[in-house]
Amino acid sequence: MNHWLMKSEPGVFALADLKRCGVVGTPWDGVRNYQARNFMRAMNVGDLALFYHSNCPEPGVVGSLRVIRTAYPDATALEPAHHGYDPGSTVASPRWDCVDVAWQSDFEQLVSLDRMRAVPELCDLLILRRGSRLSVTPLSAAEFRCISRLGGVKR
DNA sequence: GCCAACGTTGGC
DNA sequence: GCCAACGTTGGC
Repeated sequence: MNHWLMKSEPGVFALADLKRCGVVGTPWDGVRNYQARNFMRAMNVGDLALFYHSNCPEPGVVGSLRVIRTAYPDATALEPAHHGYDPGSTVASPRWDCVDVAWQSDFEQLVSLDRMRAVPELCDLLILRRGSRLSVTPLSAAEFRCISRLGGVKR
């Protein structure tokens, strides 16, 4: 099983919104970055990811989610009316993918950027790299456990 | 709202 | 294939 960190602006789509989707989950669509797309293509059903709130008053990890369907074409790239429309993507040759995800857990407390930066075990975390803007990044099992523990997850 | 960092685009 | 211009991200 692989571990991931996935970013979302809470004003657009928060962890609470994902929770409301229940067990059927929702597509994690709108990703328009090749590297992030390739990471999604590497995901398996059952993979766990940390849910990171970005571009908000308190950026940080707020909980976790689970991959429930592997990568398939992102329909929002094909709809001209949609914000994520990409004329370069077609039904015959789709450029962008999404995976389906479902809520897994709420942390007891948010794990802020500052908190993560202060933990030596997390020094290699991609999200902490200067200028890192990837919305989907891989994570080691140890890093996943470490952040979960900081968030108050028992084990 | 500022701005540094980064990815993409397109002229040459 | 180079690289300047531009758009976006995201912490602050």
